[in-house]
Amino acid sequence: MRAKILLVEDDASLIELVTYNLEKEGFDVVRTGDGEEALTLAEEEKPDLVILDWMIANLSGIEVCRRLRRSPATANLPIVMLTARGDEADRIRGLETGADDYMTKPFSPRELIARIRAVLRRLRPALQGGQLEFAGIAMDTTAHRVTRDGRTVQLGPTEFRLLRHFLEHPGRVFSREQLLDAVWGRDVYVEQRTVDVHIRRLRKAVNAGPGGEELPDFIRTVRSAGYSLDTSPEAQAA
Amino acid sequence: MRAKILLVEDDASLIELVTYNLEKEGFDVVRTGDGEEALTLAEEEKPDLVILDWMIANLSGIEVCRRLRRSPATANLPIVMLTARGDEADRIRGLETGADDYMTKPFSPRELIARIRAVLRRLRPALQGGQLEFAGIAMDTTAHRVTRDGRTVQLGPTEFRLLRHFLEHPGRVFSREQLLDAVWGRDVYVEQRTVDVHIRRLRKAVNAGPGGEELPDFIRTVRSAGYSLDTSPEAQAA
DNA sequence: CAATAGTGTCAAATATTCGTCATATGCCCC
DNA sequence: GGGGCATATGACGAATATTTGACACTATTG
Repeated sequence: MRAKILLVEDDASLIELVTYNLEKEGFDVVRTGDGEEALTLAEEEKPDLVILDWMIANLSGIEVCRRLRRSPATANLPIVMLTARGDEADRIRGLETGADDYMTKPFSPRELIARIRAVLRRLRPALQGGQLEFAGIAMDTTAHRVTRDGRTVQLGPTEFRLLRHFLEHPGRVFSREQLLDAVWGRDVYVEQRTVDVHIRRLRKAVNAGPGGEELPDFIRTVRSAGYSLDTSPEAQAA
Repeated sequence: MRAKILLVEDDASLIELVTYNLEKEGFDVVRTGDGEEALTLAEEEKPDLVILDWMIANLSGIEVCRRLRRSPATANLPIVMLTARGDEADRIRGLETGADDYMTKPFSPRELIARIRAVLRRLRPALQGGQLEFAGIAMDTTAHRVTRDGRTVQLGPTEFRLLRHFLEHPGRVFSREQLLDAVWGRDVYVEQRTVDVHIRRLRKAVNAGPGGEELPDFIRTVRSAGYSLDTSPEAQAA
């Protein structure tokens, strides 16, 4: 998932510099140089983070920051302030108004990126780790939650571990023995056929559509070898 | 609730300066100048944040940072790096290793405080004496008051801390062991099953409707894993 | 110091999940 | 088309995990 960044800045050369670097790093960038418009865009575009210059048209950066914090829709939006005003008093004021970080011009684009990543690492674990995804099947390992096409899927503990193992190694084929080692543990003794049963339970839970019908299967049975996470032939053909 | 800060620094005058300022601002301060000891203290003292100098004895700050991030017990601990090394490359390396912020000496104590507050505001909202809220359940941490849909809820001390911990980390699943560490304290010995009992008491208190009927549950039981603050599946369907 | 609220433990009652088996179904090759 | 083998499925008792009510004990409060 690409993170979307709202850049609020009115210096054309800075816009270009920052945008270039952000996009190179895989961020989507939305821009404005206007304070009022920044507030609108923050609501409508739902960015993952705002880079906010102090000196912009219509509303000062600090005022934009204050209003973003006050509105419930954006109260949690991470903000990095960016400005030529290097006074200690200004930096402190920016941070106390609710900015998550504060950089003084001139700054290094690479450091800006590093700071943005540090903030996002905190705020959006989803953009970092803990999140696994394959063909519409998403797993949040910290919340222990699995969804298919947005709908929550109910899984038992073993099915959960089984699915996690597949999601961590998409496409790879595992024998029953390998699955028992990886999912059940090296020292437990259970029948190899037990794996089949859990595969079935996993399929049943994840392939159940909203109206009770079947969604395309996502586990490929590899005859005489094992199973793998894979898009079904029909899905591939489509 | 006072926040506890672990200060890892070996310059005596800096220790004094920073400690003085932190304590003036109402933080508890634990100090060491040794990298190995820092790791131990981070586990045992359970600080809310670490200030980490790059140049310290036994282990470099960056290595301490890396190890803190790698250990599950401290992986989420906020870190502010602090150092004389002002190179852009060093700053970036610090941030990419997992530091949440990075300040270069000489620095202003007031700015350090402001940055610490900015990080804590994000990570531990309750330390700011603010308002925590999730799905109609609101907690005023300073007034020690909890409401559900506006009606006051009566909670015992333990249930209060338990709920606060959940509200600080919405959605995340905690094992009984993690909850005991975080809510009871690392050094107390109580049965893991005790957690269940307090979860029940918390549910009972918070899910009680005005007419004595049950409101939708807000704690999800994750079988074989623990509990998490979460909207119930039925509530999500609606 | 008595009254009351809060804690931790236990065990019984429930609820959910697990592993296995028997049987059905499918696939491959002759 | 029919073995011969491999996987899929439904059922079920056993095993695990969680919920709940009770109770003894410890702080806290007035």
